[in-house]
Amino acid sequence: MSIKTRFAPSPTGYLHVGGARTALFSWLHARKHGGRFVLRIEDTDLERSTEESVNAILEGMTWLGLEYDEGPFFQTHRFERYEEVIQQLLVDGHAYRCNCSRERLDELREGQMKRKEKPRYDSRCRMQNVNPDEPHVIRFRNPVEGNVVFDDLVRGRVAFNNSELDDLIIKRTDGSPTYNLSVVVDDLDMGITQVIRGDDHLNNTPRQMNILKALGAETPQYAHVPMILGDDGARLSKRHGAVSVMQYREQGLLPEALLNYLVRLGWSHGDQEIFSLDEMVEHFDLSNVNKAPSSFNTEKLLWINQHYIKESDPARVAHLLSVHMGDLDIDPALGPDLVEVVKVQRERAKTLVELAEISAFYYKDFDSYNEKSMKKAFKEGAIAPLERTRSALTALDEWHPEAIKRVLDEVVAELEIGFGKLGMPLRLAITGGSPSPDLDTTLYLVGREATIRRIDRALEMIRDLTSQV
RNA sequence: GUCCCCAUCGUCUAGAGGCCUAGGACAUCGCCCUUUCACGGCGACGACAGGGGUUCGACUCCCCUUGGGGACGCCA
Repeated sequence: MSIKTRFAPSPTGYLHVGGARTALFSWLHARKHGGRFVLRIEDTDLERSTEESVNAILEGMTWLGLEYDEGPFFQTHRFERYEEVIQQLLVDGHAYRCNCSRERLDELREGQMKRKEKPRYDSRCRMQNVNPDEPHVIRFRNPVEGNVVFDDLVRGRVAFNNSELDDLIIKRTDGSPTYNLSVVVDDLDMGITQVIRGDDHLNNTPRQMNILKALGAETPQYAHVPMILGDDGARLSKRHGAVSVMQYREQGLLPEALLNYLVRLGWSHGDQEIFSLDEMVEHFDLSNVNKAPSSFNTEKLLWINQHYIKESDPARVAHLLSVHMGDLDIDPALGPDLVEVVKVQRERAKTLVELAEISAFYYKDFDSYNEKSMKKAFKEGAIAPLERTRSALTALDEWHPEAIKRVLDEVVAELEIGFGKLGMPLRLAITGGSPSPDLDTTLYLVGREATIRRIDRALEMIRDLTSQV
């Protein structure tokens, strides 16, 4: 039988990192085994599902490059089919109508909690004949005895006692099917072979298997992956900063970096840290997925991101970077080739946002100098070297890094000073204090006109500062 | 509360009974490189939750305790 996996988010919010990792694992499992990957939107909760969330999820999947072979399917489009199955269960005696009021259920739960029992439905309507014309829900008749055992692909053997399970609602008063019913029907109809999902669904599994059994169907294999916790070890929530996948794009993360970080969270292949997509597909195996939850660590994510900024094709990085340059009101077309700038700046930034910030000076004059550097570099002694450099650069025939380097070396030699005496003030004059590469490369990319202009501006500033004292 | 699950450095993890004086990565701290900032190189710090078994031998197997997470909805 060929492999088929699915990712089945409910559209009640954006795509978060936990969901993204579950999707990644499912996607990898399908790809590794030459199977198919399905995207299914679980929108049976009409109250909370929004189209906005659907779009956010699709957008996130696209950005990450987790393309699906089938779907997106929407459960709201399949209500007829669910109804068919519910009727079938009813006819076969695997389900029954229940007219217990919400008030009665609340009271029941309260009493049980008080008596320190596990809250559950007491099966009051199980043997009753509820009139189909009055308001009612439909419950699944869960087996009373025996147990449900299955071999979870990451957990190993898991067993539940049927006596712990109650008769769950499969159809609401308003006629809509509930999660546990629709999931079972969909996974069955779509031929899902491995259900890979979050740990929080482990408890639902025996119920779903019982429904499947009542339908006379085979059960798929299950793989429950542990949750991802926040930086502080508590459950990941909106409070823990950027948990939305799209927020990471805004912050200048590369999708391959997030994917790489996520795949190593709860899974490993020896000591390897960096995985290309192909390597992930080659090595990924559910049996190597950890059982314990893991904490999300932004520092490491940023390290991986820096790695990919450094190693990826500069043209691609430049392309992605241009958006962030635009956010700074910079049009990269109006200055040095952005690809060249990326090549010389990329090991200095952890995100594209940072890369844009430290590269802004190539395209526009900065507002102010770095305070600390200014105190150190803008002293009386800097005036002569800067003036000398200014005139030498003005007279330079060709604007090349090699020629610029020669000029700087000559000035230093003539004045018999260390390189720092010229280097520090000159760098500050040109960059304002931004991280930058060799001075000759920096000046070359900034261009002669801006270089001269900025030296003049610096000289003015230094004279200002020194006369005050 | 009841049921289920989990447990190696601060964090992600390697470890399938002797290969472990517990390895790697991020972070942190040194040193080197250095025209700033980085990159890079070298090094330091740092963990088997506790207690019982099993075994010639336990990080590895079993039990208990503790701690953490999840489920207990006419949410998914």
